[in-house]
Amino acid sequence: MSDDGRPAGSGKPSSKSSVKPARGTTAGRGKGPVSSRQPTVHDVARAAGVSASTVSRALHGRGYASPEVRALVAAVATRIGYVADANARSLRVRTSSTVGVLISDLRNPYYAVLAAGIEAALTAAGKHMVLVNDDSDPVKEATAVASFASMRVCGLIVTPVSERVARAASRFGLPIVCVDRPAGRARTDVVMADDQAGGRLVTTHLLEAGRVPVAILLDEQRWSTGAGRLAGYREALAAAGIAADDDLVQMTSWRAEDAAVSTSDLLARRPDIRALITANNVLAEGAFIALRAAGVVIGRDIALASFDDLPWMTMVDPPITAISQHPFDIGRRAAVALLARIDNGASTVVRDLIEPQLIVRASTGG
Amino acid sequence: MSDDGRPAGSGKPSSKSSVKPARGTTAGRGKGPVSSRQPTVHDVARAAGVSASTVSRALHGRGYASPEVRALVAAVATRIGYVADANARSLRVRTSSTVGVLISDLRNPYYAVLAAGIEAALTAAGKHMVLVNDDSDPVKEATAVASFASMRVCGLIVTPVSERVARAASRFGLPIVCVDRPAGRARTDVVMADDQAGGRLVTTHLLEAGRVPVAILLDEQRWSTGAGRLAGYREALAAAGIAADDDLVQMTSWRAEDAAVSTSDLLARRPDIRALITANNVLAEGAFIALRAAGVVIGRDIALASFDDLPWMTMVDPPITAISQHPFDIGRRAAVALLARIDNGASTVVRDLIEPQLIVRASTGG
DNA sequence: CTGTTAGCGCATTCAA
DNA sequence: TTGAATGCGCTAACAG
Repeated sequence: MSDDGRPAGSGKPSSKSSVKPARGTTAGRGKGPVSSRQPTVHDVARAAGVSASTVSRALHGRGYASPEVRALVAAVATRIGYVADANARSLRVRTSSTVGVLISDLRNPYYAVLAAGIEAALTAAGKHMVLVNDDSDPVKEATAVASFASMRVCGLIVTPVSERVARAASRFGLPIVCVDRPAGRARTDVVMADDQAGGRLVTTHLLEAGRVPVAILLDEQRWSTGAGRLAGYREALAAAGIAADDDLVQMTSWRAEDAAVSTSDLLARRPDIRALITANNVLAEGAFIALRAAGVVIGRDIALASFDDLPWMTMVDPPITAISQHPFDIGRRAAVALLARIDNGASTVVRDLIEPQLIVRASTGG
Repeated sequence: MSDDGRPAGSGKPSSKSSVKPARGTTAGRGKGPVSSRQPTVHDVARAAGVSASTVSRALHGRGYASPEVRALVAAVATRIGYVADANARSLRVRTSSTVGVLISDLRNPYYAVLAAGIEAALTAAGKHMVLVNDDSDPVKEATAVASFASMRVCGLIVTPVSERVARAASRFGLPIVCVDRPAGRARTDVVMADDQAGGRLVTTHLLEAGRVPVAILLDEQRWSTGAGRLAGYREALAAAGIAADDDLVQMTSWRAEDAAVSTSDLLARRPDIRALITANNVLAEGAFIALRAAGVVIGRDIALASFDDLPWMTMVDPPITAISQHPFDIGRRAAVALLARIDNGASTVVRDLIEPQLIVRASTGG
């Protein structure tokens, strides 16, 4: 029942009075309900009949303050709506409660879930996440790091695109943890999926199912996770005594459309392939579409398996075998690692490899 | 952080304050790679042989500064790695470059893309996005708003769960724009999809295809978009001269698993339905799975259409008819609206309804 | 055009 | 236990 009555299909100015200044508590006289200036410690101090420093101690109780004064100040503070200015506090204490998070592409569900994991852990620890999308652009990445430095964030969590982020971070004295992939050869904390293990896992699975030759579709081999996944793939082949064939390693871009085209190319070049591994969920979309368009029956003619497990992979026909990376957990642990580094100061470099999980479905089962 | 290891909590007087002005200011050959303290305007001033305020003017050129001095200061600043402290600046200028963004669920692709749109517009305008997930929890929402107030953000973009966010925001004097849905009856700027139009659009489409009766699956009718979509659905029925039947309105939760169960319930209760509308992408997942599990042939026995257009909807069999909400665009425009309100100050209340788009696919075509 | 002075709001010395 | 000073780093007033 549209309890709205009138959903105001077009702009319908409601003439209802906007002045509704919270029924005056007790003696609350004028007390401008809006604008003017936010109350400060001095306002609280005046209203409570104490000094500003006492207010500070009473609220963020570091120093001494008598219980009764403490209670009084707290009461007054909430009454007049005092909220401490985090900027001023940061300035004074040289401590920030915000961390800078740099993500490749928030529109990609994998990264979105990663960010959600980071946010959850950060918020739980009383920190805040400043999120910037860098579109895998080194320039945007550098700009963002400078912004973070300017904000005096207490740390950085980054899906690195350039090795230089690590240098920039240390130049600014910012703790940094890389997530999803390392920053080139830079020695920072990193928490990521064990891509090589994942590559081994899925390749071995395909080999054991007799799906030979098996091809792999990658969007990059340089900065991101492609190299590890490819290494695992090759390792599994070697372990099975199969010679590596670079013709089976198909490169493409990060876009699904390009992945589809590349898949078609691969298919035309190597009609003999019996299995295809895609390095992430976007590539899987393209490959799935291209295979179907080519009239190939997935699961029978060609097995398909992909990194990144997403809901749709269980919904298509056939359901797609996937290597689950647990992105939420990766994000969470990255945040925890950063918090530990912030608190404990420097310790040894953390390298947290999350074990991927192979979920076998019909796309490789039949 | 971790500069000294000791936050000077104990009585360690900083003896290098003015006596020892950092190492080799002029030469700067050392190029301190780490720690100590970030350079300040005074460091730049000393190195450039000018005063602090001149540095300030030269960099954030508000007042006058001669071209040569300006160039010199800029050069020195970059040489010694100076980056202005945004906290101090905010404190002084009473201006912030961060906006608080409150999102229901970053793991939901719809919200993720929404956030991506917000971020894009914000970053383009030189602002930064502090992102908090509230899981549709009013308590978390209130906490987050308090945090934002403490950070002195310059504005708020919110997918509201409680009407009180609007009051809280105005109490703190924070410009706020609601996105994806209004905050109850609060009169704030809001940019959202035209849910009612979407409901009309899809329902009319189904009716014209002769799919009667048509049911609708909703996760809520109160705070979110459900009411509008339901209203559009009813409007289309009325326009076609069909009596509303509340038995065809199936409520469920926001979880896909629950949506599946609810769909099964609906199917058992009303085996006569010929069409089902799901109010969002998550519900579509559940319904799709439940329908298939029930042995129903989608597109033949029952038409299925969903709000939110996602890639997987083109990949399943049959592809699913969808109402595209253009979430990236919604986010972008919400950010633009906020920026306008921040700059222009108060004007009239904006109500930006983005026109949804019906994308007909086989799930309702056959 | 530039330097000096004076705070923004807060937490922390030191005295009392 | 509390209050009076003292800056954190920066910029907007004023001189000069």
